[in-house]
Amino acid sequence: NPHLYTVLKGWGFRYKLLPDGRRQIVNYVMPGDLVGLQGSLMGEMQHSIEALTPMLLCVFERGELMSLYRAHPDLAYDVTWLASREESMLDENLLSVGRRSATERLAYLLAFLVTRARSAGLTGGAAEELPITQSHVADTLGLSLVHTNRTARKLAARGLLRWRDRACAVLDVDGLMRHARWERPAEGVRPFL
Amino acid sequence: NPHLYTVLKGWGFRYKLLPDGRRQIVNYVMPGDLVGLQGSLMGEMQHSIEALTPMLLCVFERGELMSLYRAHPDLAYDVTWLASREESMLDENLLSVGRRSATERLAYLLAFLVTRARSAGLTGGAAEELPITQSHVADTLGLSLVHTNRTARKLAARGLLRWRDRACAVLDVDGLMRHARWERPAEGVRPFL
DNA sequence: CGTACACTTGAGTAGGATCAATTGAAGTGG
DNA sequence: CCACTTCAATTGATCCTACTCAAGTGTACG
Repeated sequence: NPHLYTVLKGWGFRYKLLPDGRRQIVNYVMPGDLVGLQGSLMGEMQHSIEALTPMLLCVFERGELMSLYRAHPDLAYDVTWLASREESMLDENLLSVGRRSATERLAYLLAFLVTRARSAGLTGGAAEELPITQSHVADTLGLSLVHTNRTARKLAARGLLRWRDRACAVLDVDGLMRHARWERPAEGVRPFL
Repeated sequence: NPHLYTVLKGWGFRYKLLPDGRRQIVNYVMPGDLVGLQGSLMGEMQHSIEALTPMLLCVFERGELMSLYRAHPDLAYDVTWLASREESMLDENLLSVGRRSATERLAYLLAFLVTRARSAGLTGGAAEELPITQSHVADTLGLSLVHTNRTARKLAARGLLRWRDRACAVLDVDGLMRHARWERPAEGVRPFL
């Protein structure tokens, strides 16, 4: 439905499907993210969303967006900031899927998710415990489930991660970043709506 | 440099590099597009831009953006609209690179570019003549140059395209869309800044 | 003319896909 | 409480898509 939401609690993901069922997860959503902007602006969303954990959302009425832009230009600016951040995450994911090897891709994805979780305010063990299954990872990286598993096992053998209880425990973020050849950009002041 | 531009004429592309030189083209820019929004909002751009043909740009001063948001909420809305459209194009490209076969990817990319060129106001043969080389295509699709060439030859043999003069002539857009299993979403009213 | 770049083609290889089967944990219903 | 199903993770074996290496052609340009 064409509403705009702010995520207050929980994890989810955005994905697209091909007619024959192939699925591509394009990004994850977590607290502080804006969901449904495309639908609000352009009439219909070109992707679907699914929850990974129970989520708590704050609803904006679809029509309110224009009046918010008139009444609160600084909030409008923040909305655009968040859209722009989403764009740069997608750029990074595209680089990963297009040009990194399977191992690098997995390492990048996990480091990326932990970094985002921390910046979303999750602290301690909560940020390093990702509520995703290997099929989510496969459909994010553009790999088969089997190969994703083998790749994960390799990184697990090196002590970088551990899979248990349909969640992934990230043990060494810096190690993963090195594997992925990822230089995390410094995130400036980040608006929370 | 951290300015904001509107493209008036010409084609270009946005790309990212890995430390060892691997390149991923994340999207193309053409007339009517906004360039440099990330830099204006978040301080630094996480990608580079290169021109494919001579380009004519209209410059916005970087600091003006906030005052534009205060003075012209409807323009601010249009800026967000364009950012949101960029996001949905990136989603689509990610689906393509992650889940389509080489042939499907190439077919999708060409159909996508022609569709965009038309919606940017290029008419007649100009829209079907794409000013890109096969290495651009390779770095967009996440394929090697050699395999891109072989894939292109296959589609050329079926009469869907023709390569000449470091440009690609698209002969049958509908055929390409069918090959790619791409259902082009209807684009609503589109703002030009 | 010589160099550079875009495109092309052949041959051999490898990274990842597919097919198939097993284990274990978590419901679910009788 | 136990058969039955389902779903996540795992592993082996085989196949194929796409990569790498290598060489050759044509065109543009200094």
